[in-house]
Amino acid sequence: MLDRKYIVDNVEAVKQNCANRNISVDVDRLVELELQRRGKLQLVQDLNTQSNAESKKIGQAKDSEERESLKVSARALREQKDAAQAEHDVIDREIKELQLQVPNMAHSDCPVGVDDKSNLELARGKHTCREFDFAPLDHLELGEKHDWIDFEGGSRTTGNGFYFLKGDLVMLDLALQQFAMVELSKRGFTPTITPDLAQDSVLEGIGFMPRGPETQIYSIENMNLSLIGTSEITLGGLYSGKTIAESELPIRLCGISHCYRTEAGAAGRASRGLYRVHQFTKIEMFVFARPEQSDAMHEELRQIECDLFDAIGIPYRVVDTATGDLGGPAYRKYDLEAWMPGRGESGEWGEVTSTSNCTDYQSRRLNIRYKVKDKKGTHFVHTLNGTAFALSRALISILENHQNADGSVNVPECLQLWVGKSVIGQTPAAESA
RNA sequence: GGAAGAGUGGCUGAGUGGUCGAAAGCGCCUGAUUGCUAAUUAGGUGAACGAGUCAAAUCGUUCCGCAGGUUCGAAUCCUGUCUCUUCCGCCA
Repeated sequence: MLDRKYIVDNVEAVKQNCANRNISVDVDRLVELELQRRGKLQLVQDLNTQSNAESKKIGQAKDSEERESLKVSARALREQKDAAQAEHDVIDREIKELQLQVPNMAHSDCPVGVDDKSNLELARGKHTCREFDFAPLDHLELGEKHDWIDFEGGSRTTGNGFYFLKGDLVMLDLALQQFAMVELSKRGFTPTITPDLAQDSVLEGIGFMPRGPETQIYSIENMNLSLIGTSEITLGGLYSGKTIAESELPIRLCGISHCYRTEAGAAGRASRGLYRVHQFTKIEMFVFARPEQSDAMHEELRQIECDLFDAIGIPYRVVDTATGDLGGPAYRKYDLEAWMPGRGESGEWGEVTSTSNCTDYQSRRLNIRYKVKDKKGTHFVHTLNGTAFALSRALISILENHQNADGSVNVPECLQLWVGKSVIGQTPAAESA
């Protein structure tokens, strides 16, 4: 959420930003209400001052007659105060509602455009898209062939969109997790296993709407808990309400959790197989930084994502997300899109990671501050997040890019230690050869 | 899951209706002093919001887990809720 003072002082910029992001919010109304509210607040405080002073006199009153007469006037003052406070609160609630709709400001370098058509390709990975001398299978066909992925069993036990992973694909999944955690801890990230559930207030702080009609979130009946859609939620929530010493920043965390998404309304061939599922595992990077660090931190996260996908030999492109395609909390967002040969007619780019700089948008809601030693006051930290591996999609990219004509799949060298094999899905004869 | 107890400032901890933003100690900061890797001593030391200022100073409001309530007035009484501790039960 943006600071009200900032909105009032930068009305035109905020309005332009809303337009760029294709979000309509009545900013003028918000500003008008906020100015009204400030006046009311002053009134409330004045009345409270008087009311407090009157109450104090009662304690020092000489006799009960004086006491009684003071009580009457003090009660009247309090009632006036309560009335003014109630008016203030009505205005405040309306402002808050509007304020929550205002998206974060966008980075000045963000491509401007109302949707993803304006996204800008910034770079390509180290590996080029492979030319196949056979007809490549998609990950579902490969998964069925080797009994690696069982959607039928998933829907029988749980429901449509759930799946079982089996056999060597599980080993590959775990290897990716292990590899990412090792790489990230080398780079100063603290490995973190988070809860898979979080309180609704934390979800809201991060920018998710847990209970609305179009929610992406599964929630628990009769409790204020929901299944998390990403460990960004729990990692951000970990510091909610805290004031961090400046010297501790930046704080780099890498979380592993299951992620749950209802995916209401998403369907179609582009969502086939593991691409869009209700549950997957994700390794997520999360950083708390000082404001002046956050741009550089964002580049660092992007570079790590590139390094990880370079390491597993996947061709990808880096996309700078256009204003209209940014989520509400993001100031700037980069996506890595991996080449998926089995996607669409003859291969397509598919989003595998996403890294956002949310500046102080989340920390303001979650009340996460930092303090500079020996200086008065506190400031909001900047928060950033980035995907290391979303396992389901990383698996798609490996299966489809590293498949062989016989349906076996080469294991990237950096993962072989944990998989225990250099090729998976070979016939027993080939394996012993 | 059952029972009992507790949640106060950076930390320990006092405070059961009015001068409490809150004793005391520790820590930290500033100064003094003794020439010795420290002791002694004086003073200072929370945050948010609003007003004010070039910036300060200053003033006001709020904050004693959280949310409500009672009252002229609440850290203190009442209700709900969360968390922690101990004991019991259950259990991978």
